[in-house]
Amino acid sequence: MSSIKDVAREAGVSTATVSHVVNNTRFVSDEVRSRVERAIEACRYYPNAHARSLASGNSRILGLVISDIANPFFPELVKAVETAAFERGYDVVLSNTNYDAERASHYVRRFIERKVAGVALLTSELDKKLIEELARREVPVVFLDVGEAGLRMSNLRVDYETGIEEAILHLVSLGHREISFIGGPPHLRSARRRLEAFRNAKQRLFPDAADGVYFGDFKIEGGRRAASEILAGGKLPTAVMAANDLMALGAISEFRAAGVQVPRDVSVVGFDDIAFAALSEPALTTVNLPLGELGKYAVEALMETLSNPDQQGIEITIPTHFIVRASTAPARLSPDGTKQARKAVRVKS
Amino acid sequence: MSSIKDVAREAGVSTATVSHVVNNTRFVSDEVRSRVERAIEACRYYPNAHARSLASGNSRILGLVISDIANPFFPELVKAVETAAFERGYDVVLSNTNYDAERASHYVRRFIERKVAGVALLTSELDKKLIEELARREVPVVFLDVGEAGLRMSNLRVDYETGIEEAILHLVSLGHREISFIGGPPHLRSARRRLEAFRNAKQRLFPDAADGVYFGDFKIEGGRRAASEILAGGKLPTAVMAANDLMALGAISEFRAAGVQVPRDVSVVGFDDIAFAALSEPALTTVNLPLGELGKYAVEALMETLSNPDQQGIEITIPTHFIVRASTAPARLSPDGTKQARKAVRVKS
DNA sequence: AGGTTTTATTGAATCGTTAAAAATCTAACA
DNA sequence: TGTTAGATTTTTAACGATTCAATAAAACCT
Repeated sequence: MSSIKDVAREAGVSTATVSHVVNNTRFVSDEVRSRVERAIEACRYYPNAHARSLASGNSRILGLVISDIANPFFPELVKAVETAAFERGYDVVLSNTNYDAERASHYVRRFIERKVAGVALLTSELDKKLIEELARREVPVVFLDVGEAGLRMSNLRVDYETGIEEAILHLVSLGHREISFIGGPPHLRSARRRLEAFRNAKQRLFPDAADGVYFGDFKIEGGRRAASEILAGGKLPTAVMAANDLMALGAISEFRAAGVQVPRDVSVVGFDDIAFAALSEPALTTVNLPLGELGKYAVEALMETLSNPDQQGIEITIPTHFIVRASTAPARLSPDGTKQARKAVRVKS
Repeated sequence: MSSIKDVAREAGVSTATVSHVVNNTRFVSDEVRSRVERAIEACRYYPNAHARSLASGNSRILGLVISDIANPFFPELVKAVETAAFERGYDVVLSNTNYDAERASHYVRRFIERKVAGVALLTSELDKKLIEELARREVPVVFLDVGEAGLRMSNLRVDYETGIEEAILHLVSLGHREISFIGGPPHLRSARRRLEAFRNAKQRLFPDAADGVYFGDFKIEGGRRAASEILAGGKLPTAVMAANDLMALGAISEFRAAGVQVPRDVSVVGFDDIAFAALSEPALTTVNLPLGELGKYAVEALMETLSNPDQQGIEITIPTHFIVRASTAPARLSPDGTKQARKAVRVKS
């Protein structure tokens, strides 16, 4: 197809002038400008992005690394990042790591080769080496909930504490005293942060309550397994909080299958407030993490570093807030009270 | 950072040799090769993808256009596309149109500028002009369910008929005779194809049944609205099929809110088999559309055209199959029989 | 040994743009 | 009328690879 040279010839000007018309980077007289514009039309000229990036050293691509787009936590986040990037004229290259650090490395390497303008590492599994490499290549980076901001590295810090504390206070106000927690895989930082927030809040209220922590995989199945461990453990807690909605939903499904009704027999609270939380039966009481905001801020942080290279990245705190729906209810009376879990009814799934 | 020249100097060879080592594109003696490899390490050389694309005219980027990543139909599709692309060394640029044709055009234009190796247009809102432009620029394209394959244009044709027919036969075998349909927005081709498949199957079985078609927006809310129209219509059908799971779920939620129980009072069937279909309460009976396959084939079709440019694209048929879960049950007796819808109980949402 | 192949490597053009420096043109001023 | 400052446009050199034609060296024949 036709290049800038063809356009220049057609318009009877130099390629520099065409470039300036296309990019609005210098004044060009009206007469010449319109001649160039006509030539662009005539040649159906589309600038070649690679040549452009090569010459200017700036690609207008953002790399987005997430763990698993099929996990309902991510789509809204991706959407927000994509929207914010689009508005600023950036394209987003999506990297789905599948929780595989090696794949993440591979992608980051490709990002560097593509000279991406910035990388949003919105995932937990990432390697020190990777980050060093990004730093060495002077690529702006924004993390989710990982360490402090650094040179050209911003951080989105989720305020887990507030939402989780609100959730626990809500449960306490409903009379719950035995609250278990289903955590995520402990090797993921976000899982650790959530668990920590839970423990802190619980410790404050019940300094000597049992720990009651189980672990899942952040997926539905993990929630199911954790719930069946809880069921097997004998004495049922009156409430269960899960580190994410998926596990909460899995737990509810397992409880139901065992004839334990939610919220009558046990209250369940989730975290994230994914789209389906409002639609499940019962609608899930949970903590809202504003994924849209998160995505928007991720891009903003990157843009910030782009306009101030050689500077410290920024630190943004993302608020969370508690949302009451239908999966929590007043605690059932204690085991020796009158109300007990009814006889188990197997519900076919 | 260091370029191929630095590596060449360091290794005492020409840039051509370095290039051949990096790309394995010609034989290089072991001695020279290892010298080059050592130099690459020493310089921490990462090839510049833009220079590469410019020189070779091939970008190893795939453009993926979808309507809305937040619609649970898409994540799995995106994941499959991304995975297949990754395996072949391609990066995926994600374009979320938000059902906006103009935004789609904008993106396609960018794709052309980036000289993408191919575009997967897995969405319904697309403009004739766009497609002409892609054809003119000789970009391989794969469509979802749009027209025939053409020069460098492949088509993934979903076999809606089979799955929908199975669904209807299932309903009929349960004694259902009045089956309504909640269609998608009629301006979307996929919505029309689904509706058509439904009408054909129904016509065949009940040549003179009432049409009973309502329209939604492919989202939960549209399902709710359609359900309330159905409720307002007086005589309730014994079964409702929706053009996608989201609307089926919305309809169930609306029915429940009105005290109409699913599947006792009305059976509901969805389409797509999104991840949450299995998890909803009741678990949704639906038609499975293998999104993973679809994504995989999309990339395969593109690769096919890449290795045979100047040829007709390929046509792939994607099968669908019916899945029974818990949202369908034998038809309740006709309105003048003994069993009637119980008194309406408002359920708080 | 002389000529012909084969093998391994290099030199230089090229891809399509940007951007810094140079050139040209215009109008104003003394 | 010559000089000059300012405005506009052109020239030219990167940017960092790939790739083809050319060359040098080694191997193979009679």
